[in-house]
Amino acid sequence: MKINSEINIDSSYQSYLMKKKLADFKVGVDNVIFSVDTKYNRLLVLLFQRKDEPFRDRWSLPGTLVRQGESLKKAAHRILAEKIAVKNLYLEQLYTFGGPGRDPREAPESFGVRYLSVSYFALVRYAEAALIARPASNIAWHSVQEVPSLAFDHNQILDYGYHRLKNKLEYSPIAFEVLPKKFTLNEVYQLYCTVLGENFSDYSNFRSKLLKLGFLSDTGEKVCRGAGRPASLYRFDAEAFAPLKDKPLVFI
Amino acid sequence: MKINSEINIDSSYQSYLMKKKLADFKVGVDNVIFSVDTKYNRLLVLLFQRKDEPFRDRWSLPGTLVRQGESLKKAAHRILAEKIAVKNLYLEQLYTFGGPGRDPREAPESFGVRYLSVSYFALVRYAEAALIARPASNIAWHSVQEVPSLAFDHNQILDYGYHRLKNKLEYSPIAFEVLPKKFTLNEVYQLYCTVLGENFSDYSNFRSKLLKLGFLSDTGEKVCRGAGRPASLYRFDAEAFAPLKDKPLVFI
DNA sequence: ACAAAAGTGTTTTTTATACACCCATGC
DNA sequence: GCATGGGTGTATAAAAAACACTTTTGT
Repeated sequence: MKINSEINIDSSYQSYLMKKKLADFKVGVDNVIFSVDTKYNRLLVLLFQRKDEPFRDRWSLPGTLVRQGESLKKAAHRILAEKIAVKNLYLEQLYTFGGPGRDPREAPESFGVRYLSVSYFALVRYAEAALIARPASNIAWHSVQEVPSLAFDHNQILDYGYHRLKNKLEYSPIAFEVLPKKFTLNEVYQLYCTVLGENFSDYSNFRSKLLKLGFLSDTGEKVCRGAGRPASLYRFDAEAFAPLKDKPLVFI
Repeated sequence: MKINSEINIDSSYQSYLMKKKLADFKVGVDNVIFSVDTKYNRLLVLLFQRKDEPFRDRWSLPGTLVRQGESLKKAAHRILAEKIAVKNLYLEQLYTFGGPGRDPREAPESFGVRYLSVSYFALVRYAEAALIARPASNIAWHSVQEVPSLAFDHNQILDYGYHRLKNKLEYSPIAFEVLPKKFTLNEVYQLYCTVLGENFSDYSNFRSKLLKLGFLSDTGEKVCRGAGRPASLYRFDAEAFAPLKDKPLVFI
């Protein structure tokens, strides 16, 4: 962690006093939680409706302030667990927004406590994500295509998270952390289509490319989805993927 | 910014009191400042030798604590400007390290002020980067291949920055922010070789790929580097690049 | 003339794209 | 039987990789 370099650079106490005062911070964590509704092919983001000023009644990203002894990641997990119950998820740090004046309660002239936001990006399995409805609370999935105007700079954070989601999907196997243990190739394809748009690739080409990578293994089991030929169930083979890690893979 | 969601979720003051206390933070900015010595084909990182405990005499990334009214980016620029004088640079946020216990002065049991580090990643033009030698200060370029054991978790931050540098070089035109206004294609190639390693691409293929992208224009000027045919000087054409922005470009 | 560095072109291999077509099931 | 979704193969185009060759300078 960065230490008091003021002192490091110039250890005279006098010149230290001449320097400007350090800012005091509270650190918040805001989560951009995505999910894919494979039934209706919608990309969803979890939003929370504020109860208090500022931005009363506005929707915002679910967030919390970091507690004593709590790591950033732990805080991200805590707020996530407060809103939804989910077993499988992918979570990574997104970006840190920390300029003065992000929070309207912090007047431009006042140099009191500043609120810094470390944003996290998560992808959860829709089918198993049960919303935790609390009394007097309001939490809901919103289609990413039609999000309202959010509190603070949360629209900006959401955009950045959406951008990251698309990138991650193309370059790393996060889809398989959110799909069921056993899945059909068409389910993978639907997920990619929903996030990246219809025209990202032809299904049969997507298929062969994905299989050629060699980390999906056919379980032999078949599953019928209404009419049509039964589909094979595949599973993600972590061992076969291991050597590919850190390599510039492209999945589409 | 994330607001006191404790209050949002459950506005009863009583249950608020039952929640754990919030952590108080000082926020530091640590810079991973890279430079390429094209003469000796070395990738360099700027390090600062600590004067005080903890980690006295150890090398560390140059950093500072954020002051009142100062944005994170501004703090990153300030510490950079304190160590080197440079006109052209590329700077972007890297990652935020904020777990408890990063700083040895913060005992695991003590829940006092916590030090959070927002790291920034910079690439500067070596030839024009003049180190600012201060009395009783120690600042120097180190080859990335042979960095010593750094203070705090700075080796980890450096690794992450190096990783980002390699990615950025492949996917965005940051090299041209650090090359002189007019440059030869071989200079670009040398820079890429130094950062990515010798075997990333054949020179003539690199050449044609880069030129085919269409945002380098031949100034017509020639320059002689000792023996051999004179090389053309090219310049980066920002207008020609503009439409390519936000597209998945590959430069190698 | 010849070495050295710049720059061009050609051949081979691999990968991407766009389809056409066969397979297995429900109705 | 035929519509529906699953799965395979092929023909073409484009891009990557390897490398041979020409051009222009200094010595």
